[in-house]
Amino acid sequence: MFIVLSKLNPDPMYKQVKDQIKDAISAGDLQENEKLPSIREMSKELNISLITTKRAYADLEHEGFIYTRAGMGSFVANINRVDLKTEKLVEIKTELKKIIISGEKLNINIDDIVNLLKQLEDENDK
Amino acid sequence: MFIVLSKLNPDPMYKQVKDQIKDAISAGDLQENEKLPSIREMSKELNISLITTKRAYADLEHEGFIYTRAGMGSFVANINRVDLKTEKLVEIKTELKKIIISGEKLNINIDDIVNLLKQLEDENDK
Amino acid sequence: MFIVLSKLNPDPMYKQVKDQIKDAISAGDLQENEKLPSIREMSKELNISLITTKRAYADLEHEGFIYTRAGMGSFVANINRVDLKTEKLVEIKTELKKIIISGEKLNINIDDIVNLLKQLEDENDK
Amino acid sequence: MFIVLSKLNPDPMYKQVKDQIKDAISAGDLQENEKLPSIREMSKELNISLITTKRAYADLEHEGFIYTRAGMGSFVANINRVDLKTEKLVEIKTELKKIIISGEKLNINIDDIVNLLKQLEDENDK
DNA sequence: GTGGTCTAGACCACG
DNA sequence: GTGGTCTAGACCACT
Repeated sequence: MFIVLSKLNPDPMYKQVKDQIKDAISAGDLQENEKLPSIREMSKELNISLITTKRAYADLEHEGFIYTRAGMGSFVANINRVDLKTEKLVEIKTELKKIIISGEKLNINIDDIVNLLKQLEDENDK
Repeated sequence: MFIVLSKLNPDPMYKQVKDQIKDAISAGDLQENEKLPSIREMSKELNISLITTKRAYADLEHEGFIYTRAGMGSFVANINRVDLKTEKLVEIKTELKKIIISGEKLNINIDDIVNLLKQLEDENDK
Repeated sequence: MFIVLSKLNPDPMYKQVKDQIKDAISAGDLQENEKLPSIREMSKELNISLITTKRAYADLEHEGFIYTRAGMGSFVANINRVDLKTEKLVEIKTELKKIIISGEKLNINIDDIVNLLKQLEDENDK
Repeated sequence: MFIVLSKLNPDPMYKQVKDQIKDAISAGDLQENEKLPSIREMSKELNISLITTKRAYADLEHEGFIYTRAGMGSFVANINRVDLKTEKLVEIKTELKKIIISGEKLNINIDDIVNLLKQLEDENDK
């Protein structure tokens, strides 16, 4: 597993760790019941404090992505990937709603936003 | 000018004040060179600390939305509204890029996002 | 608010704090949007580490019982008390199911358990 | 004897082993003075560490369910099954007391709990 | 070795 | 003053 921490990223380190593990699980890069690196290993590898990694793992367990057994380590939980996608779509919709509202005052409408998306699509195709 | 502060909003106080003044200026509710309430008046009206209002005004000045004259108060700056819109579009584009990347791992593509926008458009039309 | 920590209680301290605050909120002893003691105050009062109190407050926020604003403190969230009761009943039902299963092998049936409850009711009436 | 261990079960391994042996004894599946598998056999069969099995057997001996003879192995102790049932009832009563207290603040009374038990009885009859 | 809890102390953003 | 993050270091239960 490749986790990259950046000081430029405004997110706190524990969140960067958490999000990247979450992504790996969501993408299926980590299989169900697969063992994660121990908190100590991960801390060394990322050169961060034990506590920071612990925080990331604890959050992941709380959110149901992993389960942890004292003395054994942490493992990927059984997750319904369909739910993950639906949840993400709801999350994105909320984000989009915020964007629309923030643009309203400047006469930016939904078509303008769709156009930006098309632009991004084209840029990616290059 | 109506500013509404909410403890439930996760944004810090100074940002809520700043954003709402910025919106009022962007929307043209505050005209160029119009005088803003003094920092003291604003603090009293919103029942918040002087420091908080000061921080909001300072940020707005730094971002070029207002200018301040010692002993006279703060005033709406001369702003090119076209620039404002262009800036906002760039900002939105950056946000959209983040959203696209966050959805990629779950096979959410740009069309899915466009669909969400259409949904939001329909919901607004009701 | 009266919080009692006991070393005899096998629950870790942060959980004892969390549960007692949760109870106070559930019971309505703490009103919605009422300010809780700051983490620092609470730590001093209970004579425990700042971190332990922090852990309790963080859990409570995560579970939706309180909301926290940096620089302002922690406040009781808006909670639907009916939901709380329903949730608790589900939780109790799960506990009872475990008890029934644990007693099956020894020919302890549901009537036996109901009898124990009646006993407890009588004892309380004294 | 069938022992099933699950990583998903939050109980530690040694406790899962202990509880299932205890159940088998309580239910009479293991007769008095019957020989248990050796610690080594059990460890291999369950694919767990020797230490974990040792801990389970030690606890069982301490609780009086088995006795161990050096060089000969472990055997089911002579147990008064009536005592077992009485003990279990006391244990359940303690659990019920906790449940009642935990529900009091939300106006959940003993009748509510009895109702839950009736529900569980009906569900089991299906 | 594993994670879980508790501790002390630092720096930062916010009010 | 408030909470948020990161740090180091200890002791415990479990494998």
